[in-house]
Amino acid sequence: MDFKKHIADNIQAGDLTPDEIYAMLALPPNTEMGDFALPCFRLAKTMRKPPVKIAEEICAAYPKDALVCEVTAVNGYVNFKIDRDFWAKETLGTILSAREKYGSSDEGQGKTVCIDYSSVNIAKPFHIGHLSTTVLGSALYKLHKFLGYRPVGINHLGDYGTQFGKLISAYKRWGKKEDIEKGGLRALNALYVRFHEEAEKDEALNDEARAFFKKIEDKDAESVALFEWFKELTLKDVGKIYDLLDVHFDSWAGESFYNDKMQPVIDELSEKGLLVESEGAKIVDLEAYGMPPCIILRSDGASLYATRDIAAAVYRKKTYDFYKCLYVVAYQQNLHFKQFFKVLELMGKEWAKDLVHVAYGMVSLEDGSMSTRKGKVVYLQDVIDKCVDKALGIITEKNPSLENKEEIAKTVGVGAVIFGALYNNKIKDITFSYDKVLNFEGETSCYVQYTCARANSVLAKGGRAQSFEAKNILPQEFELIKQLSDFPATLKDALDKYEPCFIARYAVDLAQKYNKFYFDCKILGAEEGEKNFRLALTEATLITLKNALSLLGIGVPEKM
RNA sequence: GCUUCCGUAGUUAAAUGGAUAUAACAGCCCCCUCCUAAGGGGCCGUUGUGGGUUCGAUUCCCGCCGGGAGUACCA
Repeated sequence: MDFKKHIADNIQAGDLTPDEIYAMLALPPNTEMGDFALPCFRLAKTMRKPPVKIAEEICAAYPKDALVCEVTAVNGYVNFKIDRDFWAKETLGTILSAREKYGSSDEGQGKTVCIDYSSVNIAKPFHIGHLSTTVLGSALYKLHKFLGYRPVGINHLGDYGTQFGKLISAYKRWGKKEDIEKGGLRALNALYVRFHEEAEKDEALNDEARAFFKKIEDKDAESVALFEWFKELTLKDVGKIYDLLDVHFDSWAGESFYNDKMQPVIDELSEKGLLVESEGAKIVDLEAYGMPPCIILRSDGASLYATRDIAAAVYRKKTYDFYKCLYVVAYQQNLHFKQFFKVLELMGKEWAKDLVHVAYGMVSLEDGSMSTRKGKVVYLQDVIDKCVDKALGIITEKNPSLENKEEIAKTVGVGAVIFGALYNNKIKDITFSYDKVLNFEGETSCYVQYTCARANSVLAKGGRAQSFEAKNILPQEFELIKQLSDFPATLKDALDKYEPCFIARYAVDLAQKYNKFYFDCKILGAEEGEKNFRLALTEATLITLKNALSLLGIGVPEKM
C-alpha cells in the first residue's frame, strides 16, 4: 500500500491539498530519522511562521494510528515512521501472492506504444554500436508490457540506399557465393570495405554502384535477388543475437516499406503551403523555430530520411493509433528528430506531441570511433563469446561439480553484456573495453545472479515458509523490506523517464541489502518463527530480483 | 560562429531543489570449525570555474574553461 498517500491524507498544512503534500513528501537521509519526511521551509511564506514552528505544529496535530507509529519534528522537517512489523507483513504478503507479477500494473491499459529500436542495416554484422538501442528498446518494450501497455516493437530495417548498389558492385567484382555462404555477413562486410578502398582510387566505381542501386529500384531480377539474399543472411545472423539477448519485434517494416508512402506526405505538405523551394531542393523552413530547414526532396528529386520518417510516423499513427511512439536512437540524431517532429506539428498532426526521441550516448573504442567502412569494429558475437567463455572458466574453477555448466555460463555471460549496456544513464557515452564487460564483480548482473543463487540455495534447504509472522524485525531486515516495497515505484519511474538503468540499479541495491542481511542474520539456524520470516524474506527477494532482471532480458540460474 | 548535451574520489558512475554527496572498480588491510568467499567488513579519496535565484544548489539561470554531438540535399 501507499504509505506516502496515507500520511499526506492526514496532514493539515495551510491550504495545501493532499496531492500537493504528497508531492512534497521526501525521504530522510537515513532510516533512524524516519521513513518519510515533510520539509516545511516552503510553507513559511504562506503560513507566515518559522519552519521549525510549522513542523512542530504539524507534528503535534498528526493523528497517530496503527500505521504511523512515530512522528517527530526536527529542524523544520516532520519525520514519519511507519510501523515496521506492519510494513514487513504487508510487503511480503503482496510479493508472495503476486510472485512473477510483483511490480506489474494496469496503468497502461488500452494504450498502445510503438517502440522503434535496434533497426539494423542489411548486410552489416551486429556490432557493439547496435547494442544500446537494442537492449534499451527491448527493456522499454518489456517494461511497458509489464505495466499494462500494448507495446509494438518495430525494427525499422536499413534496407534502402546506395550502399546496396555498392555491395552488389563489390560482390559481382570480387565476391564468391561459397565464401559468403561460409563467411556470412563478415565476408560480405569485407567486400564493402574493399569497395571503399578501391573507390578511392577509381571514381567510376561509385557510378557503377549508383547504377546497381537503380536496378534494384527498377526491380531488375538479378539485383533484387542478390539484395534479397543479403537480407536473408542478415536476418539469420541478427536473429541469433536477438535470441541470445531475448529481444523480439512485432514489425520488421524497414525503410523500403515506405517507398510508396512518401508521395501523399509530399502532396500534403505542398497543399498546406509548407513546402518551399530553396537552392533547388524542396524544404520546410524551420527558421522561426531556430532550426535549419528540413529537406524533403533533394534537388535531383530524391527523397531523404526525413521524408521517410515522416511517412513512417503517419503510417504508424494510422495503423496502431499509438498513445506514444518512441524512437530509441543515439543523440547524434537529435536535430533530425526535432526537425521532423516539428514538421508533423506544422502539418497539424496533434499527435506529433506523442513522438518521443529516446536519445542515448555513443559508443566508441579506446582508440577512437568505430567505422564499418574501414572495418574498425568490435562484433557483438565476439564480445558475447568472450563473456560466456570467461563465465565458464570461473564456474569450472569455483563449482566444478555443477551440472549444465554451459547453459549457466551463457546466462551469466550474456547477462554481463546486457547489464553493462543498461547500468548507467542512457545519455552517457560509453568507451568500450573488454576489461569492463569482463569484470564480474561489484555492480554487475553476475553479482545479482549470484545473490539469487544464494537465495535459491537457502530455500532449497529450508523450504518455503508456509506462513510467517513479522515481530520486532531487525534493521537489516527492515532495510530489505523497504527496498522490496519500492520496486513498483521504481518501475513507474523507469518508464516515465525511459531509463531502464533505474531497474538495473535497483537490482544491485536490493542484492546488496540481501547480502548484508544474509551475512548478519542466520536464516536456517534461527528459531522457528524467525526462520519462517527470514525464509519468506529470502523468497520475496528472489522473486523481486528475478522480475527486475527479466525486465532487462537477463535470466537467473538456479545455481552457479 | 551558432545550437545542444556532458563535466562529481585515481577510474567508471549514483543522487524528485533538502538534513552528514552515495556506490563500484583499482590500491592497502581484515573475515570461511558458520545457510554458495562470484560474499561481508575496514582504510584511502570527490561536486571544473566565477556570479545569480533560494531558507537551502551536484541539481535551476547567466558567463567562462574543458570535452562530445549536430549544423541543407548520407542515415
